[in-house]
Amino acid sequence: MVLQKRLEYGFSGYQLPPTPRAPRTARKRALSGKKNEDQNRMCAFDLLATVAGELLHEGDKLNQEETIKKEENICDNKSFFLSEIISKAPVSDSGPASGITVSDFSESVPSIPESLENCKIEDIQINDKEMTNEAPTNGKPPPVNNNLDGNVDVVIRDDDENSCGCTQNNKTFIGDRRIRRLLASKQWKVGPKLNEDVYRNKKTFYKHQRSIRDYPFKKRKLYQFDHNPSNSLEDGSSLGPTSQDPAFQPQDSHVKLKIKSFRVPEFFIEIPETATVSSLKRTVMEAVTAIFSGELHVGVMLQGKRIRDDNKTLLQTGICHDNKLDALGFTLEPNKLQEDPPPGTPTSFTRYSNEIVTTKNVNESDHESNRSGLDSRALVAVPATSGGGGALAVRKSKCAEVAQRRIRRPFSVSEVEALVEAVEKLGTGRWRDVKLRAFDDAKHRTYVDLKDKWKTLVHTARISPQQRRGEPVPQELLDRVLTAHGYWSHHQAKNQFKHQQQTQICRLL
DNA sequence: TTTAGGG
DNA sequence: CCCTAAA
Repeated sequence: MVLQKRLEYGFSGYQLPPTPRAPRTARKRALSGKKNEDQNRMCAFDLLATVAGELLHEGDKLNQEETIKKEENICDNKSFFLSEIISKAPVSDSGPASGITVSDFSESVPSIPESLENCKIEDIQINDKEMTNEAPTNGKPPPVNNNLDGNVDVVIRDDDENSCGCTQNNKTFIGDRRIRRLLASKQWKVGPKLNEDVYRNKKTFYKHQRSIRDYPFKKRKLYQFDHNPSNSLEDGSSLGPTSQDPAFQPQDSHVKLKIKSFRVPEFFIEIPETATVSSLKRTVMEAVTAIFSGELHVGVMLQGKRIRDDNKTLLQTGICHDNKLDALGFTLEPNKLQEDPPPGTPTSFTRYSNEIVTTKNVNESDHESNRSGLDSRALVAVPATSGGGGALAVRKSKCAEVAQRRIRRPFSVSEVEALVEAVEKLGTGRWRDVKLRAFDDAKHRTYVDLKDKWKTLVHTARISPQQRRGEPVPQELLDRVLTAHGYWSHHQAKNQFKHQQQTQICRLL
């Protein structure tokens, strides 16, 4: 609702903070939400180092050195993210964010088909192809953090905003290798009920999207359109045009796309330790499949803009142009546009952007020497220029450069109104106060964000309505923006001085 | 940490 | 949104 409001500018409209402000260092860290972010940006290397450390502690004397060596290699050029699985405390401790929960089937432990029974532990690997040769040689299984009821809660997640895997909330993130060890250490049995529950809980699962986070499936294959599509689901080659594509000609240049980092929402699985590994695999697969085949669809972004016309050829969209390959990205989005979430509600869906790698595949004859000296197939990781953030541009050679750009979260009209109202009252130089006053509960809105938004609002208000983009802001609000901006830019210095004075006085008293 | 501005 | 000099 937009309230028609008459402003009375002047000092009477200026509002002092409710209480004298303590020295900055002592102020409440209301904006500390972000302070852990950097820590969260632990790179794969760190993760793997942690894994290695854990393995050491767990007394796996057998392949200790080899293990470490392997883990390190992973982080080398051939590096990619391994599955992260958390062995964590009972569900009751896991808070409200329990997504898929498969449980309570210890009572029904049907016989397992032999073919499944014989599944090897390493089959659980999702994408760690380079390690599949490893046999599960676990003489002594590592300790597992079990539920009291004998269930093992397996959580796959990539926690929080920009992290790529780390230790957080007392949950241990462990690598794929550990997974196998962990799994091998327990005999898990599970029956058909498991899958039923997965589907039964599908609704519940999506209801918990708020808690869903990204889970990186790093793929390292180079996908070509003319690949055998038989394994398309696995290797992503289905992304390419097929022979049915009218634009497809034998002579066509092909574009090679590689999904470097595929993300699926975080999900939770609870499974008894008596379940089999194959059951676990099925469960994970069910969940992942549901994610991809259900509520999500793929969006294609090019240079930050969404490609809406599905019928255009890659050539027409410009995807094939060398200079634009840097800016191609995919997003996973909900099929149906969700209603505007209330301010502060994370729109987790839009976060599922993929970091992809593209290369131009010129015709064999074409000179591949453009990249002077470099293999033209050299992979370049690019940010997923999705409607919302992707990974920062990263050269794949460096493990550390995995920091992600925050997701883009357009301000809703109601947020804009709250911002305008706060600025009207507080002025344009007290963004921390604006934050506290109007966005205290919106963790993802920092005072810098608010300042930035105000900046764009002023700009928006000044340009013609035709040039504006995004969700239209009511003209009434824009008028207020200009009015307030004009007023405060004129009075800022004076009032700021006044404010400082009063603060000083309060401090002295 | 917060502000202020450029990128 | 990011980055960062300055305060």
